[in-house]
Formats: sequence, C-alpha cells, structure tokens
Amino acid sequence: MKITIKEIAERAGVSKATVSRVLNNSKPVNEDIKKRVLAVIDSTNFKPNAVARSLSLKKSHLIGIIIPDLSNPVFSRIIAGIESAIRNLDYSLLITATDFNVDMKMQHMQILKDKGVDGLILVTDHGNEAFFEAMLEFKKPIVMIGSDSAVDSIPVVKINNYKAACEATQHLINLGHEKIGMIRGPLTDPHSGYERFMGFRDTMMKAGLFDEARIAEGWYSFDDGYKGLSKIIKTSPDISALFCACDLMAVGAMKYATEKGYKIPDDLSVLGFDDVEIARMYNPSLRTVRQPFEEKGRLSIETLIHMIEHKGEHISFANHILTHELILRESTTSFKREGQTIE
Amino acid sequence: MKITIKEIAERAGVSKATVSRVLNNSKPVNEDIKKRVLAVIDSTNFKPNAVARSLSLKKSHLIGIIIPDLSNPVFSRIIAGIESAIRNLDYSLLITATDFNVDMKMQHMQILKDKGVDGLILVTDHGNEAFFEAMLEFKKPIVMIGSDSAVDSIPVVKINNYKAACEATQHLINLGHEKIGMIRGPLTDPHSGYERFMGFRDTMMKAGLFDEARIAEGWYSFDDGYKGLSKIIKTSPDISALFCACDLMAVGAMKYATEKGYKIPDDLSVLGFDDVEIARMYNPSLRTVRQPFEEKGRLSIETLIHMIEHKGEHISFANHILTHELILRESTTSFKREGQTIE
DNA sequence: TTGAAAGCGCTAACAC
DNA sequence: GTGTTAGCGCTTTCAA
Repeated sequence: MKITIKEIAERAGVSKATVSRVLNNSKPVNEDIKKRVLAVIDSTNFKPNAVARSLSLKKSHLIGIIIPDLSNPVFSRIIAGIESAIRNLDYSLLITATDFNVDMKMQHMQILKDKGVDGLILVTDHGNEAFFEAMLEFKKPIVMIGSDSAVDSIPVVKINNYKAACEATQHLINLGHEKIGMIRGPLTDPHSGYERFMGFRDTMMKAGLFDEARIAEGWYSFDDGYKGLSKIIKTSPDISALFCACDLMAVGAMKYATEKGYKIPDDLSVLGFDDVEIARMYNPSLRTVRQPFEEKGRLSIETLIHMIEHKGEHISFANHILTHELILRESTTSFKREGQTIE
Repeated sequence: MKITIKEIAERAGVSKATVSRVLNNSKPVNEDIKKRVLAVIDSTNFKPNAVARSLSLKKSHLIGIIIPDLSNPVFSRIIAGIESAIRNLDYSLLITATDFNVDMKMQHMQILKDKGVDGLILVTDHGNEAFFEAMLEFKKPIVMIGSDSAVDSIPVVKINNYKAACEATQHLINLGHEKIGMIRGPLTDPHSGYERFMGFRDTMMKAGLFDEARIAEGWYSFDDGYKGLSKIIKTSPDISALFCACDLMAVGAMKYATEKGYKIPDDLSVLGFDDVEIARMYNPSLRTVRQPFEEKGRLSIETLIHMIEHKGEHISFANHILTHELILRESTTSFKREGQTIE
C-alpha cells in the first residue's frame, strides 16, 4: 500500500525516472540496471498506482458503459461480450444503468466523464436533442450499440432490424400463413420498435396481407406479449401466425395461447426476435431471429479502443452492421387449413 | 476539459484552497466569497477532476465488483440491485467477470486494487487458500455475496440454502411424493451445491425416503437439467417428483420430461431454486424457492459503504442471512397413484 | 477566514 | 543512458 516508485528507486539506487522507464519500457535502460530495478520491483511486489498514472497521463484506462437495464439479457449479454473482450486489453469497465431514463443517461455521462473515462459505450434506445448535444460535448470517443447516433463522428454497431423483420415475416408467408399478426414495440423506439414493425408491414403489404387489426403493441415484456395476443385474438380470432418484436413477448404470447388451449405450432405459429436463452429452452422452443449480442459487445469495444489509441488520426469509422440469422425451432409450422382450431 | 480549480480561483479572485473549501464544504468560507466562487463555478460549468481528487484523498469512490458471469441472471440481478442502490451514494462500479476461474478472480482483485477501488464486492462460488490469503491482504473493505468468507473480518450476505432445501423437499413430501429425485450442483460448491443437497438428503432421510439412485449432478445449466433427468429416469423410471438446485436445471428437466411424454405436474412434479424470470414464464410455470437477488445486492453495497466510511471504527459486521420464500406455481401437485404414467 | 505551499504517485521534458 | 525537475488537479497543513 505505502510502497511507491520513489521507494523502489531508492532501494535500487536509481532515480524515479529510471524506474518509470523500466516500468513502461518507454526509453532504453541499461540492461544491468534494468535487472536490478526489476528485481526490487519483484521482491517488493510493487504495483504502480493507477490513479497517479491516470492523473499524469490524462488517461485512465477506464471505459464507461451506459446501459438501460443490467438484468435484462438483451443488454447483459452485450456487457458480457464487452467484458470478455476487454480482459486482455488492459482496460476496465465502469458500468451504469439508466432504467431507460434519458435524464439519467446524461447524468451518468457526466459522472463517467468526471471519473476520467477514456471512452464511452452507449447501449441505448434513443435520445432527445439534449442527449445528442451531450454526446457531442463529451469530447472523448463514443461508440453506440443498437441505436443510431445521428452524428457522423460516432460509430454505431447494430443489425439491420428492418431486413431481419422482412425475412422473418416472409418466412411465415412462405409457410402458407395469411392471417399473420404482430406484437410490435413502440414506434417511438426507432430500432426494435419502428424498424421491425416496418419490415413486417412492408412485407405483408407487398403480399397483400397486411391488416391493422392484427397488430398489438408492447414494451418488450413477457406480460406485454401475453396481453398483446389476448387483444389481437379478440378482434381477430382466426390468426394463424404471430411475429413478435422480441422473444419475451413471443413467450408471453405462447403462454397465453397455451392457456387458451391453442397448440403451438399447430394452431398458431409464433416467431420471436433476439434469440435470448429462453428461446431454446421454452416449451415449445421458439423460432426466432438471432442477434449476435456478444459480438456486438466485442466489436464495439474494439472499435472504441481503436479510437482511443489512435486519437487525432481522424480515421472515419464506418458503422458496423452485424448479421442476423433465423434460427429453426419448434414454434412455427406450415399453415394447415383443416387442422386449424379457432376459438 | 481544460478548466481547473486554478482557473476558477483566478476568475473569482481567490485562492485554490478557498475554491476547494466551497467545493467540499470542508471549512467555513465567507458568505460573499462563497457566492462569488459558486457563481464562477456555475457559469463555467466546472466539475472537479475526480482522478486528481482520488490521488490527493486516497479515495476513489470506486467500488470493485467481481462476479463469475455477467450474462447469467442469477448474478446479473445482484449487480442490478447493487447498481440501483448505489445511484444516490456517489460511488461508481468497476465490474469484472471471472468465468468461474479462481486465478482470474485473484488477478482481477489485483487490477481493481491498482485502480484504487475503495472496497470490493465478491459474488463468488468458493475459493482456495491463495484466494483467502489475497482477500486478507486486500487491505480494503470486502463484502462477499453467497459464499462464506472463512474470515471473520469479511461479512457475508447470503440465504440459508440448507433450510430452504429442507423446506422445498418437505413440500414435495407433504404432497404425498415418495420417489423424489434431485439434480444437485457439484458438492465442491459449498452453497448452491453442497448445502442444497444436504437439505434435501437430510429431509429425505428423516422421512426414510432417500435413495441415491435418484440423484444426478450438473453445473446449473439447462442442458445439465435435461441430461440429469434422462439419467435418473433410466435407473429410476418411477420417480414422481424432482427437486433441482436451480431453475435452469429444473427447466431443462421439464423440457426433457415433456419430450418424453410426461405431463407436468401430473406425471412429474418439478421444483426449482432461485426464481429467475424464466420460472414464472415457463410452460408450465415453475414452483421454486425465491431468493432475493436485488436485495442481496442492495444490502451488500450498503454494508460495504458503511465499512468504507467508518473505517477504523472496527465495527463488527454480522453476516446477513436474507429470507427465501417458496413460490406457488403450476409445476408441482400432489401424488396420485392411479394417475401416474410410467414409461 | 484566507492564502501559500507541500504533497498524493507517476510521467516526461530537459539537461547532463 | 540517467537524473533533475516540473507538472497532472486537487486537498490540506501551516501561517498569517
């Protein structure tokens, strides 16, 4: 605790500067002296104080992470990806959660800035004007995950939600379904909400199948899925397939359907989005669009660290669009006119 | 970025010391001067540099968290509890994951120490000698969650796994079941593994029902539960109830049972442990022992911060045993001899 | 009450 | 190659 670089210098009979040089390999040091210093460092088990180093270097090797909710796998898996990628990179993670609150987001940006983070990863839905301004004034590298930055200087790691939703919808159409419903997210949420819905809507329209009556909206929870399907079934009991903007809503819908005596997939095909763990574990297992959560985390942290370490080079960072994938599981099947049960 | 306390001092026509005093209310300052300084601070939007302050104060307002796996809800919900409790407390969280690797744990302790954390929360299974030694040499307050510290000076926040397992087992016995199996964790894991198993075993023995043939072991995953039940059923096909050391294994077992044509709970009652989110969402919903994850997090961070801020007072911290609760759901029912199907 | 100055532990010119 | 020295931005004796 009390042992410092000065102490090492004295014991090794050299100056602090020399010790610093061997510590960082910043300048050549005579081999013998180096050995001597290293020996002392070793014997005392000395570790340089990172705080002092930060102050001097104006570099903390700290990365700030701002995320809506730590206990939601949709986010925590991204964090896990970031964390495992960062292990060898000699950075540490300062993590905060916002409960989807924009003000909290900005507040945390300020706190993280004060703590001297070298960069920031924002896993976030969407922001307001003040938020975008705060991003511009942050002055340190930022990478966003999932959401657009609306700012050229801030790279984004995401998937193509629109395209994924088109493919998912087309999958159901190809199975012969016509009365297809969707439980979407809020349209004010540009990615998981708006884009996924537009993909569904456009694909359905192209096929001449879109019907507003088979749409419900929820905030991505199990309960929202449960209620969503109950609402759709009231006005449109002949629905044969359902696309949900996330797995949790799909599971909620399956739970509701099962309680009402529907067999899945025979009476109702259900298709989710995300491929969180529950999708493969559920009964029946859920067909869904997989997004590469861990990969999102890994790629964003790598991009961020590149930006931090090549500051001033003004490299332009293209946004990264990662690939999604439709996972084959039990919850969808082809439409069978005669087999269908309608309540 | 470049605006410092010195700058503020100059603009307000006072010394750095005075600015520091108004910033921290550390010593009385003339009201007029105080106002003037505050005005300058406000107009410049000045925020003191936390790194410099850390160096001077030898206090970082950083808390280190070491956790096995960030993407597992059993752990991430604890983190969420810590995070939400810490918001108003002016501390930030430095989080690292170890993938259940003891060496990684110690390595991260060192890193966090270097970063100058004021305290540490260890969410962990169990350690070895070297690990306990590292804890003693950490020199800063530590709180452990879940696992025993084996060290008096380190308080622990946990539940009574043994008692909870006894109650869970008794519940199944009370329902009339006799051929009750268990998928346990590894016995080398003292809490979720050993204690939960001992609770089961002792209760079964007392009732004269214990049978080693109906025990399987797994590492807490869905797949382990799936395989575990398949193993038990091979040797003991007449099993009518199953207790699992965690929900994920219970779900895996239910999936297997369902695939094999067992009806749950009619042919097989299943009881889990933890009450993670999937338990209530599953089909059927899973009866389980709830542990208060968020509460664990909240309590541990409060204890830790208390220790940090009352250092030297040598308060003795009792371990906190939080209460568990058996949650009533669909997956267990009373034993009916005639209704039972055996494959 | 206030200010000057030393110091937290480390790095990086600059000079030797 | 090595040592001296001046910071990094803030807090805190110690004097005034």
